[in-house]
Amino acid sequence: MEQDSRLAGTVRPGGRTARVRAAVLEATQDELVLHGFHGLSMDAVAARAGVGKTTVYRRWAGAAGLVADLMTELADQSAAHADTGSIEEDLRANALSVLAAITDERLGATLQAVIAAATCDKEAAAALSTFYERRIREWGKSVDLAIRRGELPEGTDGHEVIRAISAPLYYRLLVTKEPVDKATAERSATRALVAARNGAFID
Amino acid sequence: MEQDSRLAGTVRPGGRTARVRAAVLEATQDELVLHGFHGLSMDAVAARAGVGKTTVYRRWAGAAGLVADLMTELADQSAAHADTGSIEEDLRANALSVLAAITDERLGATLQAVIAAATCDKEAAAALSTFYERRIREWGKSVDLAIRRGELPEGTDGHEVIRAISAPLYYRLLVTKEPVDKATAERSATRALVAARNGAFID
DNA sequence: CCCCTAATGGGTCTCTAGTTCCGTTAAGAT
DNA sequence: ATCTTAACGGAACTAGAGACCCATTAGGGG
Repeated sequence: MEQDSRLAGTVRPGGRTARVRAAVLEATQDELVLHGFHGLSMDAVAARAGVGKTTVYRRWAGAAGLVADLMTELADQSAAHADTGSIEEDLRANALSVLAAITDERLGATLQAVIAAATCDKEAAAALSTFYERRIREWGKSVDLAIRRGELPEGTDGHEVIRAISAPLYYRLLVTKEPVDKATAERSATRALVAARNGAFID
Repeated sequence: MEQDSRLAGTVRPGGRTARVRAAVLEATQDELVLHGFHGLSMDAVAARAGVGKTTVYRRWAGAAGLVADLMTELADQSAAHADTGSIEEDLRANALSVLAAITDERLGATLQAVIAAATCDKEAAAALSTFYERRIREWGKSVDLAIRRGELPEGTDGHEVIRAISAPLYYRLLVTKEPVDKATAERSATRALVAARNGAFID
């Protein structure tokens, strides 16, 4: 059942194959917005994509494989870290980019689907893990620059600061189901900053 | 399809009914540990519980209803907040109790299942939300006591402090899939405390 | 202790997700 | 332009989840 759910590795990656892949991933997102991961059926995805369901089953391992591939695709589009010259502004920008991601209808539904898939599927878990590892490493640079500018104490763990900003937003989204708005995001950034300035993120 | 998934409201809550309910919820947890929410089938639960599957379908709306009921059940067992006289110790105790919950095989699997179910099911989402609302309110008292003792500044939002402690642990568990250990939990408590002492949780 | 009926359980039926088979289409090499 | 074969798609098939019917069991009131 080990299919290469990436385009890379296909023997004939010409126009049709690429078109089918794009249509299927697009349709997957539409279905996720409508029915969530639990209600995602390969059949519906194939129909919406205007593609034979045999094709979908051949190229992807299952519903979890679909969302895992989608996540891998999105990982390549993730943005570079902010560099405004002020750590306060950079962290604020980070919090707002997380907010934008989880409140966007398509992206938010996709993220929740991957997270749901990751609770039971190894492939989805790996895709998710890779995505955030990359994101945390990227935005950690903002913290490193701030340390060099003297805005934050030497030894501050940048990756942990970035995690600390996202964590409360995902916690609300996934666990307590409280609404996540701009004020929540900004508070999260501020709190992480205060803790960091006071040396709470030194190893 | 509106079934009363609680014992309350049943006309004849005698020995057998209670036994069936207990056996089914017990079996549900076993199945969750083995196969996760995605692989939870009413059929398997009924078989493991030694109960007719008709009975399970009659009393619970579906797989999501089962885990929602399980969560409601667990909500009644949640522990009271710590009161050691030191906010540092109380918050540490809170972080460790979260750690214990998510690392326990049965409880952890159940929590992840409810969280997965909540991404697509309203009932599960409500059960989850209620559980954490109660927990946050309960442990928020530790913070209120600390304010009265002068350990934390006046106006500190206790509920937010408690959320700030749990958030990084759930973030790792659900999103980044990094391991969650004792050191992680203690750091989380410390960081929230540092931020709180410096007024980051004043409204 | 006996009766009434709420509650359970076995058996069956249906419907849909997922699988397989094989003919058809179109990349892309020569 | 033409040929080879990777990739696609329609259709039939299988399995398992969930719904339903009706006979059986056991609370709990009288």
